[in-house]
Amino acid sequence: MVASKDAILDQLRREIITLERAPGAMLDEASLCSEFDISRTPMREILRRLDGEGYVQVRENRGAIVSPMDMQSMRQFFLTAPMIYASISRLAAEHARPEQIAELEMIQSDFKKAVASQSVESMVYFNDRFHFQIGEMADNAYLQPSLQRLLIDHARIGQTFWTSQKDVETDKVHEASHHHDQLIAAFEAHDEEKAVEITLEHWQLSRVEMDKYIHPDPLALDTLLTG
Amino acid sequence: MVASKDAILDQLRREIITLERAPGAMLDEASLCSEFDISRTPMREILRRLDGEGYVQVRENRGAIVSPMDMQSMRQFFLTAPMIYASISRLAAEHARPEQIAELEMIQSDFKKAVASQSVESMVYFNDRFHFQIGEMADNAYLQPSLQRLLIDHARIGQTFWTSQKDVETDKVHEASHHHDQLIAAFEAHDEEKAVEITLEHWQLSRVEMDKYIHPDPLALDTLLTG
DNA sequence: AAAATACATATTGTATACATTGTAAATAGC
DNA sequence: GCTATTTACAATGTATACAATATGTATTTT
Repeated sequence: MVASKDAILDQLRREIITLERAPGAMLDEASLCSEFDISRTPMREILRRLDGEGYVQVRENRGAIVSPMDMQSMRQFFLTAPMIYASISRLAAEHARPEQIAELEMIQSDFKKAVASQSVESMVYFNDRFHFQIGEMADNAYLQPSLQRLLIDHARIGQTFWTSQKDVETDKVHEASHHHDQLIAAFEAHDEEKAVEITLEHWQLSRVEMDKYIHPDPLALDTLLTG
Repeated sequence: MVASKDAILDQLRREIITLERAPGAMLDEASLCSEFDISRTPMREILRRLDGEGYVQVRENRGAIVSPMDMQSMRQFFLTAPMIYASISRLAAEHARPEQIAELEMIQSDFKKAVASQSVESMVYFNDRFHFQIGEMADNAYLQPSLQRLLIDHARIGQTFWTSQKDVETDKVHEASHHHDQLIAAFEAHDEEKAVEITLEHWQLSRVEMDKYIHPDPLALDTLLTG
């Protein structure tokens, strides 16, 4: 039964970053228990663990909710992400071990499959996995927790943006995918400067798209007023 | 009984950062339960929470241990701390609210009392509380988790260093205390640059002391070989 | 004598019954 | 008719009994 606990953890993480469980949504213990067919004790431990990782918030005597996303935290997010991402990439380039790079290449291959099949959910999921693996490679226990929290909201914002598009903008996605390939090359070469450079380019790309969604173009006032 | 749970959490956090519970020490559920007089269920939740915060490591089927401190993580610590501390201080200067500064002043007053009474444990504890409060003021959910992990080991290294001294070096301690006062002033003035500057000075002071302990002067080889 | 296996014991993981707390609905008072 | 208080119910928190797992020791086998 220990495997099922890890499986449930992964499942809930995935449901949260893909917005299948909406920010702020209640996580009722009893419902979750019947849904995953385990008793309350291990489910409560799962919820506490997800709290520790930043996916949910457990409130004393008032149940758990999926971590909310407000405008205040969005500002913090855009401020903090580039610094942490760049630091993590530099450390990953320094410490990357061959088998870790191999794992990263596996994830990138899954990401490309998701792009090919136009599945937004899978794209977001494997992009998240890709950057999480870079965090593993950086091997820095002090930065890891912040990276993890950033990645949760990065995935959720990305999900929001891409789902709102009529068709997946293949240009942008392929550019992002190319960045991934370049990152892998930089890690293999232990080229720290290059890794940081690509990471910041990659971030700029994400940022432009995410900004567009969060600060949409103002309505065309002239037509409204004269039409 | 909900108050006792928070109290036990605080107690364990304090015991860990003051090295009363040594890094790597086993945390046996049954012993902790009888010690704090609660049943296993809430104690297990406390241990999971401490795991989420980085104080302990809960290992599947093999109990919990106080988070270990090895040389590998020390290197990461010295690399990461200045960046996070500086970022946090800048944000704290930007966002500091009057009542938060008042709280910071309270903690600093306790710190000064600890210095006066030459109590290393209290000094380390209130220094930790001081920097944690700055983290609160920064109000950045993405940096907070990394700061928290850094502060745990900062406190433990500090404890090791100061306890190894015959007498508390009052010069250095008073310099650190003065930095605290300067930081409070910078926060009140919302002077971000000043806050970062003092923080980096403060870090240099810690670093020199901690380095001295971690990389002690090599033994006087000449006397050994000729004596 | 050394190594491997099997068993005993101690410790962690899970299920469930009971206690406590928060929330909302219903009733009483204004 | 509206607000405040009480009360009932639904959800979370706790205790304890039982199950599964790990570890150390003793015995057996080579």
